[in-house]
Amino acid sequence: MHPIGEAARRSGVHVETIRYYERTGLLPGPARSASGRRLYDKDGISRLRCVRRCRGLGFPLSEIKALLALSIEGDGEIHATACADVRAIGERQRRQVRAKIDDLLELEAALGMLIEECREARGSCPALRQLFDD
Amino acid sequence: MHPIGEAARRSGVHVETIRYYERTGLLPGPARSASGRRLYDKDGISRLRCVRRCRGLGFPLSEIKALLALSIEGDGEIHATACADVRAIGERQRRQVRAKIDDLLELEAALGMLIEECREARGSCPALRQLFDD
DNA sequence: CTAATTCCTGTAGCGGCTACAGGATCAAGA
DNA sequence: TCTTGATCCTGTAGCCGCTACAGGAATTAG
Repeated sequence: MHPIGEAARRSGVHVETIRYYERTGLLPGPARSASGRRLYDKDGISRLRCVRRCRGLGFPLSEIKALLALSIEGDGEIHATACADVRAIGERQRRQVRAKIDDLLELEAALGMLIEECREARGSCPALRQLFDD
Repeated sequence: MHPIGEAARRSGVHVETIRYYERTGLLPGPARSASGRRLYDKDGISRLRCVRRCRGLGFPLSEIKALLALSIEGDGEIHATACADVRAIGERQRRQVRAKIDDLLELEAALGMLIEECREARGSCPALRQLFDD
């Protein structure tokens, strides 16, 4: 059983973030010591690492909550129950990432044009003019 | 001189957002009617449109503030003063957009792998296992 | 003159943290 | 044993860029 600081070190999730996850109901409150300090077991730390990986993949906390709900823990192991559901969440996430990429690509192109015009400019700044003109 | 609702309609910036911009100091407070209602002139509405375009290009409000500061208004016209500065801000923004795109592309690939493994799976969900395994 | 609309200020919420303040408790060294 | 410093606790407020109220005042249309 590890205190929160060590759980943070082992999982890579900041102490304040762990407490935040607990506060918002993403994670169950762990066991407590006699004096009220949080104590994490192996599974608790695994769950933290899982959340961290999911965050790294861009999942919002609400989706991660759903993912965690699809898992069942027993004798120190964590199993998936409904693989199709997991995949569906992953695919939704991927679609959203793709949409954001497309948005940003357009944006990059628009910025590029703005800058390019600006580079070739003589006289007053065309970029600003373009931003301002009606 | 137009009230805020019409300024919103003409600029495409929501009423509450206009007030928010003013509150945070992004925009100067406009003239007021005798009863205290905001009144926007042509330049005020141009500025709103400019902010909207910049937001559309992903500029954070802080950068937009800098961009607005680079402009000088006189007799209903708005001119750039330092084109190089404008371009620098634009280029910084483009770099950040590019960095985000690269991040998201990696992310998309990682998600794709996760989903692909999941699709070929037999037995317990490999995606969830991968997310959980130490 | 009334009723609907618009406007005002002020405050709180979203997501996902981060950063305190102010106190309790614990572990290691002298 | 005492002390020091690290760690922990709760609670609150801040970040960004809005959005959504509440509760009231003013304007406008019929």
